[in-house]
Amino acid sequence: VRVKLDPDGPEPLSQQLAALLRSEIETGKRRPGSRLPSINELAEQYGIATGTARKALNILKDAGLATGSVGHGTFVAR
Amino acid sequence: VRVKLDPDGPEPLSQQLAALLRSEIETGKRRPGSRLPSINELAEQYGIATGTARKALNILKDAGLATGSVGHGTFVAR
DNA sequence: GTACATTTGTTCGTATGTATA
DNA sequence: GTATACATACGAACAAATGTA
Repeated sequence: VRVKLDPDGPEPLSQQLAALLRSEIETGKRRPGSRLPSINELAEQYGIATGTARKALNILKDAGLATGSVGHGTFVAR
Repeated sequence: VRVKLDPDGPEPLSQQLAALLRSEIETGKRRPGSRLPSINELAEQYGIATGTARKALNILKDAGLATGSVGHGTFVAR
């Protein structure tokens, strides 16, 4: 697994992941309406706790970039 | 928001909050078996860190006045 | 129609590191 | 030096909604 998050970096892991996903959204790599990886998927892919992955998604939601749906997933805002 | 905790007071914030909740329990304002505010709610309401709110609840638990349950909440002892 | 797995949301429990008084 | 407080991270249990078999 490529290292994309730095546990020893100055920024919290949750913010790092949120910034990473944000850039993927803003560069069009992730389209409006598309589903983001689930919390468990993010946690596994990046080797972080589910709580940390959830926090990253919350940052995107708070920024209006994503919306969550129980039982469905988290989606890039349209 | 009314100021109920004094950061500059002689007593630690955790003890102040515990004493406040304790008085609410002992005066019957909070009934046995009822749910106390979550740690996050307490932290937000009183402008304190979650760790501090947790410590306050721990004081109540240690005193036998409350019991915690993961995924449910913290409840006034019956 | 019913059971099962997946997923988000909420909650408590624990640990670690930093800063401050 | 010790205790308090804050922030972050990890772990687990529970609930509710969704989709699928």
